[in-house]
Amino acid sequence: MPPSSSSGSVTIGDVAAMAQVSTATVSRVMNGRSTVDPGIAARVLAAAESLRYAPSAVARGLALGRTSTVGLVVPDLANPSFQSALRGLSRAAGVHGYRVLVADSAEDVGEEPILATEARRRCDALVLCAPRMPSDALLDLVPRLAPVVLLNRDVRGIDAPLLAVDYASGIRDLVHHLVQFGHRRLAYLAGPKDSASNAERLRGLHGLDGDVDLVEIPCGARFSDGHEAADPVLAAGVTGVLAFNDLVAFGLLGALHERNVDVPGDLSVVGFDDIQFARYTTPALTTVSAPQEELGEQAWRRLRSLLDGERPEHNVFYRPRLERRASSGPCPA
Amino acid sequence: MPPSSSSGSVTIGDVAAMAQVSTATVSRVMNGRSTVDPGIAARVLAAAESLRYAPSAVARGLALGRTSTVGLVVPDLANPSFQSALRGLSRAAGVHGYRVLVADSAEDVGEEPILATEARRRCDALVLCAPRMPSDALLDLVPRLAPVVLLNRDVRGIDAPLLAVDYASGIRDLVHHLVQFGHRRLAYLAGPKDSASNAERLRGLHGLDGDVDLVEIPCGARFSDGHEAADPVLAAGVTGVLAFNDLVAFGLLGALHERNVDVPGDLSVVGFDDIQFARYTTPALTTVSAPQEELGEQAWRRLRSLLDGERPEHNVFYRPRLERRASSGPCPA
DNA sequence: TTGTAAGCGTTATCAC
DNA sequence: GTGATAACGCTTACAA
Repeated sequence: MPPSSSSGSVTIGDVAAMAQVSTATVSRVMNGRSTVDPGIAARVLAAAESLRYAPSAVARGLALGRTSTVGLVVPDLANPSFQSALRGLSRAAGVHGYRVLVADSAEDVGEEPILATEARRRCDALVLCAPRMPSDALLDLVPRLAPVVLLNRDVRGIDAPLLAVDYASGIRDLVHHLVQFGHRRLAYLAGPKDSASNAERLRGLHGLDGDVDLVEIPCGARFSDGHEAADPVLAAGVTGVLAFNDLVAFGLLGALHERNVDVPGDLSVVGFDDIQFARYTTPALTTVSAPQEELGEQAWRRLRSLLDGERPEHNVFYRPRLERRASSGPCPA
Repeated sequence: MPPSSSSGSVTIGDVAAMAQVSTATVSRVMNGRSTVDPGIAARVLAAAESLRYAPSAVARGLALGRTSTVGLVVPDLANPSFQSALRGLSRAAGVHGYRVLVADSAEDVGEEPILATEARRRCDALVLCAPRMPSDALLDLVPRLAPVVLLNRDVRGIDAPLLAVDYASGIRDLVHHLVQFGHRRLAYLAGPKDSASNAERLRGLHGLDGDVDLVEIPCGARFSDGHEAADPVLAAGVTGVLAFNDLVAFGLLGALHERNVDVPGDLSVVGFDDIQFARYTTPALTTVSAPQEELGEQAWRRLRSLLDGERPEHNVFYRPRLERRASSGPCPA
């Protein structure tokens, strides 16, 4: 049965006409609002069913001033960390009838403010993950985005809930782990130069015990970066390597394997993040775990408070937890 | 400068008032529509800027009958295949100003029709990935979801564009690969019993050459399933194992390593999908590659055609490509 | 309990 | 070139 109205899809008016009631009543029935005569309600439901009526979310959104959608802005959907955060956010929000709109900036930092603003317009709130955006750009942008929560980006003066991994602490734990194994000459495969999470790791690396010798090797955040870093690493004459993240560590492990370097016999390698795959490689990767999915969930909680006009919970810094696996071991004699 | 209207955010009316023009003119300026007097346009822009005006996407959506949003329904955001599809879709759609709304059914097949319907309402179109939904449910659901494109689900009688990986062909290539290495006794670690992609693989496995002996071992689609399958695999007395997917293969490899089983010396293991990590494990995983990101991109092209009232391009079946790596080798004597 | 009608913020069709 | 004004589809006082 085609809709009576001329428009492409059936509207509340079509249902009202068929059930011989006003649109207000249909609206009430569809939303289980107030008290509606059971007989009429049944008639409306029947009409809606036979017409295959589905309320327009857009019209509802306009009338209610609420879209039940939150946005997530990330620099790269291929990164397992952001995937985890997305999943946590999506599942938590879904419980409350909210959906997530994703915006992938494809690492284009310059476009991020526009992207975020545009994404924000379509949603009720935003989760912003922008590790590369300059602090002053964030300072300018974030207030316009409210309600918004930040992921892994601690900028003094920004008034938005923050959920973050304590990168500095994590990297220190990894250093400590290697030192306990007797390592003294270490290399750090640095992440993107302009990334805040790299800066945090570097901060954790500063002022180490005097007996640790650390060399920083420019690298990146991806498999291929780690893979290409093998020669510089070997040239550096170190016995332990801290990779920017697990991806980089995997890339390095692959290249070392090709060169017949024994891990951890000749060289210990540790990662960062504890992505799903870290425990299943050979050797399994020693790393620190960062609960990105939990960050996504907690981001939803903050968002929800903000949307409800409540005071959001405290900001949280997750202390990464050392996951001792097979890729690290005693310093070779 | 606070908005003059009583509402929480600044509207087109506020801008019009400030620039002393009608809302129609503001709208025209904001959309670069028709010809507007340069002087007036400048005034409007200035007012918009100083008021920090951002058009309401919801109101635009209602007026235009278009949200510039497409939905993606997947059973599990933790699965790398769906992540890739999401990324491909998101990036392709983003080029045209469309965003992606994700709906993760958390493997709850029963909820999928509701979820998909609800997601569809908020969008202009949908990409549906539902490997576990029964065919008749799909036949009933898909027509109500139009415009919609299906991923990896070939159901006779459904009139929607389809992009799919030819699982049957892929698994046969893997068998052939192992046979060439001299293997005759093989095991297949089956995926979820009710999944269409598992059924397709089984279809590819039927009617193999008579000299191949294949045993099917119930398993699953995740790491842990593969990990737990190690003992049944060893008990089966086979020399080659085809895992449902790469995740399962990794789980198995890990468990075999714990048991000191040499791969591929004692046992060859192959996966399916060629996820990002497959080449970086030790041993690197022999598998077949399925271009999930490409599926996402192509899904967008089909969606776009549908939205433009054009005839979408042909359905495509991607033939998986064998990726020979180190986890498979000659049959032990 | 039900209906009328006024928004919600934009766009688009007209006149001017 | 610009401005009223009627949609767009729904919700919600306010009346009845």
